[in-house]
Amino acid sequence: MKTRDKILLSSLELFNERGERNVTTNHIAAHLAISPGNLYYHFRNKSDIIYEIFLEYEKLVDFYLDIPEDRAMTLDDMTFYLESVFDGLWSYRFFHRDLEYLLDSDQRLRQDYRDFTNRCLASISRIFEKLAEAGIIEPQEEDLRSAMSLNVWLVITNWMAFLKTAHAAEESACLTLTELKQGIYQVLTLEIPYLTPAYRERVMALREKYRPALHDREDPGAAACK
Amino acid sequence: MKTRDKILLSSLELFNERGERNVTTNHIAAHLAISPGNLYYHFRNKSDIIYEIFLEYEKLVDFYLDIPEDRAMTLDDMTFYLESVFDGLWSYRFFHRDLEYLLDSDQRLRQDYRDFTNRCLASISRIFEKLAEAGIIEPQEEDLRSAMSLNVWLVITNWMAFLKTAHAAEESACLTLTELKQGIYQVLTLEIPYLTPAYRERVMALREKYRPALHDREDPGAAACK
DNA sequence: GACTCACTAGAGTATATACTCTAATAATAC
DNA sequence: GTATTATTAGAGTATATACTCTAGTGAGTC
Repeated sequence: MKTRDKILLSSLELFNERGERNVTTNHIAAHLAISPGNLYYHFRNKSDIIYEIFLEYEKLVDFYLDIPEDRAMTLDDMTFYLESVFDGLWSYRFFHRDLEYLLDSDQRLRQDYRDFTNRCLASISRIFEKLAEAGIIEPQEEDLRSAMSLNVWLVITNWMAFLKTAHAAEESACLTLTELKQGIYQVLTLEIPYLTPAYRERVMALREKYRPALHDREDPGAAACK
Repeated sequence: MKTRDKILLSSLELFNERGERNVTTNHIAAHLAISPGNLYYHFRNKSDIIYEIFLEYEKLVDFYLDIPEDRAMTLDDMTFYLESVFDGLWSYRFFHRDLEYLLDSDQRLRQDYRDFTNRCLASISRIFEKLAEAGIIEPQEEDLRSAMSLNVWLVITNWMAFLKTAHAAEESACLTLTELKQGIYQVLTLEIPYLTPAYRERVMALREKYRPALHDREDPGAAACK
């Protein structure tokens, strides 16, 4: 593997693990057993590394959220979207953590992220539209649909931050992909009132699969670590 | 005013304005025209300053979210809770921005914030319960109510971060309290499906007051700065 | 074998950051 | 007044951080 790619991979790994703020270019170089000079041969600065990682993330999510327009949407599609988005969120979880600082220090990223958000919101809204077309949820006016999409976005993008703070008593390493996906339970909660009678039971059953284990709620401190 | 209090006040101001990460203890001292030594006479370290600010924030929100148990809840109460919580969020807005890092570097804060979150979630859930008792929303099972409360919490605590990133093309100084309160529109969106017929119109009218101006959605870049 | 060029090592630098130390001054207690 | 305590200034320090500079190495080309 090329050094440049190794730098990106290691950076992502370290960022996710320790948070971007706690990872210096020297750490990255040391982790790869290369010299800082070598790192700076491949990237002008730390921001450039982060920007490239963002581009990967963006590409991944854009790929996941590509809505096929030639056929109706199914419940499986919806599940796939939710699962995929949370997968992506997990793989690039450092990103939303330090988002504001990152955007403050990189113009390009700021603009690109803004466009990215708008694309995601449009996709979520389109998904709602197609779910209505498929008779899974009741159709809603555009106004409400876009406000709902925004709420979905807020829940999705901040679910992990919530988990981290709720689990704050333990090691951060305790966070697992499974727990992260309990966010799906929260997203489906938003949909409940809009479900059609025909699909209500099926979606509720789906939601049940992601329900957080009881002890997570009543005594988060006692949760066992993986 | 005592130096100690001035330090807390200036710190909060600078943190809110530039983000905790971009504000050093030397900046704070310089801003107050006192020496760094003076600052460190009053506080052992930066974390201590942040912790004290958190205690103020916590006190404020706890005060706001004190639910009177001796009478029924009104729509005005609900409005008050929403307005107050967003006021608090605005006054201590640096806090949620760098939350994860802050919790990572301060044990006390981690534990206290966790308890704080749980208290807030309980309060939100209690508000829903009392809104149902007052006939404003339909009563819900506890399960659903707590999932809804969590969604409300996610929307509230992350509304500002969203605004910041959505407005990312402009100066961050553009963010106003008014815009922040459009978060109330989003929270009320969550309630819509649960409103009783008796109150539906009134709540929808209330929600309308917080609706974001059209241009904010369609062309955020063109929004005029205060 | 000379040359190029992508790549790498590693020492080095300017600056910043959190924090300390000493000495002095103002406020208060007795 | 004197002693004590609270407060402040300001120079200083150890460390970290992002990044630079110079001097290469090794693989391929002609």
